[in-house]
Amino acid sequence: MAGKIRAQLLKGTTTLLVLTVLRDGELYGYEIAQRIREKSGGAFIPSEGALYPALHALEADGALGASWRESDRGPRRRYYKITTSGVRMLEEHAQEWASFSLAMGQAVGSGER
Amino acid sequence: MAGKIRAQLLKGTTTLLVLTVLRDGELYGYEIAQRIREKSGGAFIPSEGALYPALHALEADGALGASWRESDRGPRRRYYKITTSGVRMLEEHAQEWASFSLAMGQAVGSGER
DNA sequence: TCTGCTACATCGGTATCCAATGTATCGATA
DNA sequence: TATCGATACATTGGATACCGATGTAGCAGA
Repeated sequence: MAGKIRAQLLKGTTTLLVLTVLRDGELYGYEIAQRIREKSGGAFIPSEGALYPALHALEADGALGASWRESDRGPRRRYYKITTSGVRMLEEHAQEWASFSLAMGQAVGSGER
Repeated sequence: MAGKIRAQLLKGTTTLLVLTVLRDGELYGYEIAQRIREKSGGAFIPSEGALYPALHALEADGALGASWRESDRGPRRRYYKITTSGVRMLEEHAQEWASFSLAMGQAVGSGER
């Protein structure tokens, strides 16, 4: 199954994707997943079992600030906001991804010309 | 540590890298690692703890054929050769990587165009 | 004899994915 | 008013696959 390959490729990218969509503004969990889906052209939709632990870890690391807010319809939401330290982490992850994908493209020969 | 990010990004890429270098000819384990290092411009050097299990799994899956041969200097070597099924697997992995990295570049906005 | 390089191999620890399951709120509808 | 579906957050167990450390072994040169 091709999905199994992707599941492995995805490792480590959730953090980068989350930080990326939060750079543009405050969002709550469910919305973060939808935003990632949009930005990736439908290619990525983080599962809840991946997203929420990632958000908790980022919050514990001080990369994100969070607060509960009521919703007019449906249950309350936890809004996340990127911190200064989170921006730094984002830059580091983005740089890491850039050099990584460059080297991969070079190695598998799909990036030539 | 930036290396921790990379360790996660690497997941799932070892198979693709191994199959890629073996497409160009028969190689033994140690040599496979060196070839990957060259092809990636020194960015990737699979650790032995990642490489050998990957080779065993690919052989068990029928993607690789293998045989022992003596060396003039040093210990014997296990040579690996890609099979027809392995070539198919390579194409699948390469395609998966291409669409994955494209979607990532799009999502993080690091301009792959 | 000791060191270093080659060469294959395995182990434990860690990180992080997915699928499944659970709790809860609210609007619509039967 | 009972049920259903969508939203929303959360945790759990199982699987995968990385790294570093460790082990075995052959051979060359100091």
